[in-house]
Formats: sequence, C-alpha cells, structure tokens
Amino acid sequence: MEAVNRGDREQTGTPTNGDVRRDDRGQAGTPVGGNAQRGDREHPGSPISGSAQRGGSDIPGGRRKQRVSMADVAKLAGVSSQTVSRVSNGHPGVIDSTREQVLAAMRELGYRPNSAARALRYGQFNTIGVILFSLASTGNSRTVEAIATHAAAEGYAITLIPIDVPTQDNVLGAFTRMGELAVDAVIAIIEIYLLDTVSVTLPPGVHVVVVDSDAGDRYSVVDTNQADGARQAVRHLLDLGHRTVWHVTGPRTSYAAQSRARAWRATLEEAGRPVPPALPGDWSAESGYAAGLALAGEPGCTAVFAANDQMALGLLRALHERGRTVPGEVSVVGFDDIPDSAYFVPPLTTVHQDFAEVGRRCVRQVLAQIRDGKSSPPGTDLVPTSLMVRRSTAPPPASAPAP
Amino acid sequence: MEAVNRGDREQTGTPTNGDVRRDDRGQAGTPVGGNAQRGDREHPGSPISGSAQRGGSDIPGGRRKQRVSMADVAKLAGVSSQTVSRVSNGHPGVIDSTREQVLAAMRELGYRPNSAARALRYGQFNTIGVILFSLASTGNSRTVEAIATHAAAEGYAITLIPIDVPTQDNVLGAFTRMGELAVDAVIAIIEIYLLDTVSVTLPPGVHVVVVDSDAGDRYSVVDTNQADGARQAVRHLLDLGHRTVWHVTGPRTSYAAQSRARAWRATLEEAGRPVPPALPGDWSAESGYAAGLALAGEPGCTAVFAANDQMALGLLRALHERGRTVPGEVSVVGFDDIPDSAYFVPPLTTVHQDFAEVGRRCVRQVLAQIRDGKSSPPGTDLVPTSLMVRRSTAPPPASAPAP
DNA sequence: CCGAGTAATGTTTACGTAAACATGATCCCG
DNA sequence: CGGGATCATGTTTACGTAAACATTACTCGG
Repeated sequence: MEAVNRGDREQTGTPTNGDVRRDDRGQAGTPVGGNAQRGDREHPGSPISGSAQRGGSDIPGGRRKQRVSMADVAKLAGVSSQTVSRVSNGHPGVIDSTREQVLAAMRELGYRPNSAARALRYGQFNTIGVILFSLASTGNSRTVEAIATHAAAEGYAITLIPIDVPTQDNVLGAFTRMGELAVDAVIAIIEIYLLDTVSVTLPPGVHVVVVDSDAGDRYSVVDTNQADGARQAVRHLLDLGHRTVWHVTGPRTSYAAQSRARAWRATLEEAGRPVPPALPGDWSAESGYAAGLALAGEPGCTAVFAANDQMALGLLRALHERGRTVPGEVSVVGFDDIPDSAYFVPPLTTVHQDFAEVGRRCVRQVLAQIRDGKSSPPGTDLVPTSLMVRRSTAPPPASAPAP
Repeated sequence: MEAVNRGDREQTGTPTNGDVRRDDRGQAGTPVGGNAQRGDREHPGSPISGSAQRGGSDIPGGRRKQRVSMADVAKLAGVSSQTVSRVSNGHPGVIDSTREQVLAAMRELGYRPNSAARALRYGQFNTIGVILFSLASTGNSRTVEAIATHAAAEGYAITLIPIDVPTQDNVLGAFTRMGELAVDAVIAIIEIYLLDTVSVTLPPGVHVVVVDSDAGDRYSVVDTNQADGARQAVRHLLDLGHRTVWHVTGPRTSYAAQSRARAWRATLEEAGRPVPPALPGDWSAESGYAAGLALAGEPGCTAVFAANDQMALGLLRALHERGRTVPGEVSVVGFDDIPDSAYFVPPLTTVHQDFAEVGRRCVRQVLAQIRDGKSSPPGTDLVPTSLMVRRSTAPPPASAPAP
C-alpha cells in the first residue's frame, strides 16, 4: 500500500530519514573480511517486472529507504562514504578486498548514483538541450535522433523542448526554460527569423549551436548545404537539356526555403536562362499539389524543382491527374530524399540530405564547447548534399525548344 | 495557486547575468526603503547575442562566478536567502516592498534557480524519460512530440534515449541509464518482444508506461487500438463487395504488426471468407513494393490491406507498374494516415491513428503515477482509430465473383 | 629499528535549495 | 494595557556527492 514511494517521502508516514544516521560500526572493528557472503538475501536477482513495478512495499523491515545513498552502501560495507565514492568513480587507491565489499553492497542495495547531487557538486549535468519547432518533419526528427544517439555515446542525455506555435515569445520561453533546466548546452533547430530579435539569455557557460539558420555571424551554425543542393538539382535539369526550371518554394519564413530559392534563381541566372515566377508552397504535399495544378496549365514548363519531397509528391499527383506524364513531359526534382521518395510514382530524383551528419556535427561542436569551456567562434559548418537521380527526370520532350 | 509558473518567473529584460558580481551594499544599512533605484547599471538591457556567446571566459575579474545563487541575490537585496527562496517560489508571507527588492536583485543578477539543487532537495526532477527504438517512423516521432508538448505543459521536460540497435541488451542498458538519469518516470516506446525477458530494474519510485506492446499484464500500456483499426479496414473492403482481403504484414517482431494481422484474419474468419496467405513486409515502402509485385500476379486479388502507409505506397507503385489500376482492379487500404497518404496516386484510404492522443495519455498516466506516488495498476489504455476513406478503394471489378 | 614516505581510508566541508524551526515585531481584544 | 495570535523574516539543517584535508598503517632505506 503506501509504498511505492517517490521522493515525496513524507505523506506515506515514513519517518523518511527520521531514524537518524547513527554510525555504529565504527571502523574500530575489522574493516576487512572480504567475505561478501550475503547470497541468501531474499530478493531474487531479477523479479519479473523489476522494482519499478513493485514499488518497494515488499521490503521486509517495513522501513524502506526511498533512495539508496552512498551512506547506506557505506554502512553496509563497513566503510566510509568517501570510499564508496571512490569505488563508484573508479578512483585508484582502493584496495581490492574493500572494493569488492563495496561493490557487493552496491549490488545488494541496488545503489544508483544520484545525478542531481552529482550535478550540484560538479555544476555539470551531462545533458544537452534541444529546442525545435516540430518533430513532424522528417528532417527534424532524423536530426534529433542523430543528436540523441551521438550524445548518448558521449555520455550525454538530451532534453527536448518542442515549440508548438513558433512565435518569438515561445522561442524565448523555451530558452528561458532551458536556462532553468539542467543542461550544459543548447542546440536550437529553428528557423532563423525566430532568433532575429530574440536576445537569448542563458546562464553563463551554457553554449548554443543553431541548425537551419544563417545566424553564422552570431552563433555556431551547423546546416545542410542548402544552396549547393539546390544548385545541383537545377544544374541536373539544365544538363538534361531543359531550357529553364520552375520552382515550388517552401514557406517564406524558412531559411532553408529561402536559401534553396536563392540558389535556384542564381543558378538559372548564371546559365543565362529565363527565371520563371516561383510558386509559393509551405512544405506540405497539399501545397505541392496546388502548385502542380497551376503548372499543368503552363505548356512551356518541362522541369520543376520542388523545395522538398512532400511538395514533389503533391506535384506528381497533380501532374498525373492532369495527364502530364513524368518524366515524359515534365521532369521533377525534390529535396530531402525521404525514404518514401524512391517509391513515388515515378521514383523521385531528389537532393539527399545527410541529417545524421548534421546531428553528429552539432553534438561534436557542442561538446567541444563544453569541454573547452568556451564558445567556439561563430561560423557555419555546412554538410554536403548529393543528388539522387531516379526516374522522375529525363530530357525534355522533343517538341520543347532546346536552349 | 498563485504563480503557476514553474521556474519561468520573470525573465523580463534580464541583463543576462551581468558580468561581475561585486557585492557592495552590505545589508548593514537600510534593508528597507524599497527604493529599487539601480537603474543606472552599466550593462545594456539586452546584448545582441546573449551571454551564451561569450561563454564567460572574458569576464574581467578573472574569477567569475558561474552561477548566481540565492545567496548572491539575498546579499544584493539585503535579505536572507530564505526570503529569496520564498519569493522565488511564490510563497505568501513576503511583504511587497521586500518582494520587489528581491525581484529587482534577481533581475539584476540574472538569477536562475538551480534545478540540480532543487532536484536534490525534493527528490524530484520534473523530467520524464522516453526510451524508444527509432524516431524515424512517423508514429514514433509524432508520439514523442505529443509527449514532449504535454509534458512541457505540466512543467516536465523529457529526456530521450534512442536505442540504435534493438537488442534486449540495449534495452536493458537504456533502462539502466534512465535509472541513473534524473527522471521521475519512464515511457518506453518499444516492441514488446524487447521487454519480454528483460527484467527492468529502475530505482524505486520511477514509474513506467509502455507504448506499442501488449504487456498490459505487467505494465501500464497505452496504445492505438490496433485490432479495431485493422478490423475497420477489412470490414470496409468486405462491405464494398470484395470476396476477401489480402494482407501485407509488418515485421514479425512488431506487436502492432502482429495485432493487425491477427485482427485481419479474425475479421475474415468471422465473415466466413477464405484467408489468403499473408505477405511478409517490414514497414518499408520497399517491402510493400515487393509484395505488390507478387500480388500483381494474383488474378483473384481485388483488395489488399497493407499494415502501414509506406508499404501501401510501395504497393501502389508496384501495381501501377504492372498495369493494375487502383481502385479499378485492386483496392488498397493502409494504416497510420501519414500526412502524405492523401497525396498518393491515388489518395490512400487508410486507418487514422491518433498519435497525439497516445502521447497525451502517456503523459497523463505517468503524471498520475508520479503524483499518487504509486504505480497505476497494469492495464491497457486503447486509443480509438478511424478509417479515412479516400480514393484507393472501390467495389471490385464486375468480373470478380461476388461473395 | 627508526623515521620518512606512501598507500589506504576516514572526516570535514561546500554545492544551492527549502522545510522546519526560531525570532522579533505588530496587532487585536478583553 | 497585557498577552496571545499573527506576520515577516532570519537561522539551522538535510538532501547526496566528492574534493580537500586528516589520519592511520604499513614499507623501506639507512
């Protein structure tokens, strides 16, 4: 009943720690002995469901301790808590027999270091905060996953704060919360405009890395090389013989979208080609569909570069519905290389983004900052892209005017 | 009551945490007065990039204080640190003038409560751990997002541990790590078989909720009502007049996949229809494509239920390539209702999963456990699904035998 | 066989917060 | 106008850990 305990000690009547410390067993006696023969304890090595399920109410003495501390281990092992600390942290200078005894006591009591106390002591939390707008986009979730994986490999956990509605206030709030949370650094995966006027205030010593932004003058930025990816897409189409390339953009507020659009335009201009009006999209398949409907009515249009794969999907459906074949009459290129894109009809030629690498570099940068104790200089670290050529692109139909 | 706020007290225009401490103004003088006229401080309201950028190493005095503690605020405000604590937590019994003074001092120093100390004191971390296999699937990432959002609304942060390779060892390791991390509860989004023989040992008082599993006899489980969703899909096809329904399964190791397959079979049997052999898939569009190729060779096949939308996508492509029209000759139903599915060719009829609701209920359960201080009884909380009828389903071709 | 040196372990203390208890001032009512 | 009640605030202490310092016990060279 009572039982299960959390830290909310009291309430269950427990004298919590009331029963006093009382360090009998002065070490006057024999600190040695080494005989860790306490195998006959009643709790089996591994109950089916783990302690989490049974809460702890079944501890015989009735006087269950909520949390096992070093002092408890020390008492059982007949040593000082400092020795337990040394064993716990693998410090040298503990004789083998003592170490064994301590380890046995730890096992028996199920000791776990208390990370809060540790963090308090060290002023470090071994945690990286991640602020992001949405996990719904493939890119973000893959990036986060990579961040989490690499952080874990380095002994860091990640704490996530999603921002439901992307306003500057909410961004500010998220940073503020991060400042109060136990994090050593923050990785922000947010659109640039949200950082524009926000003056980020974090506790000193908390470092920041930003993804998806051109704030390279103020922060350490890691990002996919958007411009180069877009350039590759456009060049690919031009090289196939298309006279020009139309473009369905992402939302105006997105840095990545702007960047891709800018590169699209620049690449066309460099090649001396006409620049058709950009069709506005918002990343959604729906907006791509709308753009596709419009484009289907443009007889001169033989090639389209969609700023992401989902819009390309909508585009493909619209073109299909309007009877314009892909790639026979119109070629389509996307951006992202989401796993599904290879199974679109037809399989989509698209720009591959290495999200895992973006995540990896974020973690690397952040850890470098933490370890050096100082921010790395602002700057931008660009991850290269590669073009995945599949079946949605081909030379323009013969009837189309060659350049 | 008052001051719901958790930590996010006033962060107004904080001068970050000004450089330098400098505790003049001993409180020997007049602790009263309320004249908070310290407007003339030198640090500007908001530096462009925030303290995070300067890392702290450039602080003149050389020996900068990393963290501003209550004691610092107390000294500046000329009160005891306990009073600062009271103000910080919105406790009553602080006279207005004093409160103002403390708040001013907080602002001036850029005080932030230290969550580690707080956690140590309370034995609570206000953090929920999430263990999951992969963020790559739409379902998982959307669930996590919902969890994070709702947790944040309740003042909880979430800590993520992804498992790269799904072995029981890794799962055990993740739980162990969680046990050492500062979390009050754990939500595990993993396939059932991974929990099978793992005896989860978490510190007492850390609660567990499981998603995507039928461990309802041992844990609190929250899940989409897989069986009912599958039943709806199959019934829909039968109601359209199809004699039977083929099925492309998810991986054998997946509980959700098993559950959908079981319901598919049961629904057919209930209706007295023949049960065709199930085609094995692994959630990927690629496996759906392979299944589609096989199915295209089955003349009797007029209806297929794919265990997820991505496999349905592959299926659609394969059928399209083989010249079998959808829904003219073959009807296809998916599962998940990923955003793109409305833009497949043709738009996919599919079973909608309410991932957000799953996340919400997870958080609700976990918080209830934390607050009650005891694990809720094992059991399963099923979130309903709904069928989204789009254009990939229709009555069977006239030539097909009616039931 | 003694004393310096070192290895093993114990004791004290600080980290930042907040509950519990203590103190001093003010107020109100008989 | 005295004494208890109330209020605002201060002081002590514990939370769990680990660095810094202290204390033993043992080793080894002269």
